[in-house]
Amino acid sequence: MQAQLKTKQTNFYEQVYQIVALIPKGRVTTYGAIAKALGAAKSSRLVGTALISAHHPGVNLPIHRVVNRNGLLTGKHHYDHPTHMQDLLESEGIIIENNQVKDLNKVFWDPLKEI
DNA sequence: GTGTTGACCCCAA
DNA sequence: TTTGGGGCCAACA
Repeated sequence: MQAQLKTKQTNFYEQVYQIVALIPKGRVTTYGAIAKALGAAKSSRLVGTALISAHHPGVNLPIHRVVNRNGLLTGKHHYDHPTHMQDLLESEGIIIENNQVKDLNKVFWDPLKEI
């Protein structure tokens, strides 16, 4: 009776994609928040890794709305252009100051509150 | 199969 | 206050 205890692997990614897809426009969330929402706060790094997998075509997710704990755009370097992520966030009404989200407490979206 | 890295976070000095 | 180190799990070489 331990077959159902191994519910992980792709499930983790599915959860990450699900939460990221639920991020409303003009709001941002953090890797840690997503990890905690999944019950894996210690695996916050996996969230970032999952987003890299989200780059796969066919998976249209607003991953640009996900930033680190400090609101820093750590993943902008993974975009086609370093300014692409910032431009997308500013296009949604989010102000970026020095590669960092301004008023993070205001635009912060907590998945735990929604889920 | 082993070793290293990574879109991170938390704690201690 | 700032700086340094540890942990955690999965993908990549």
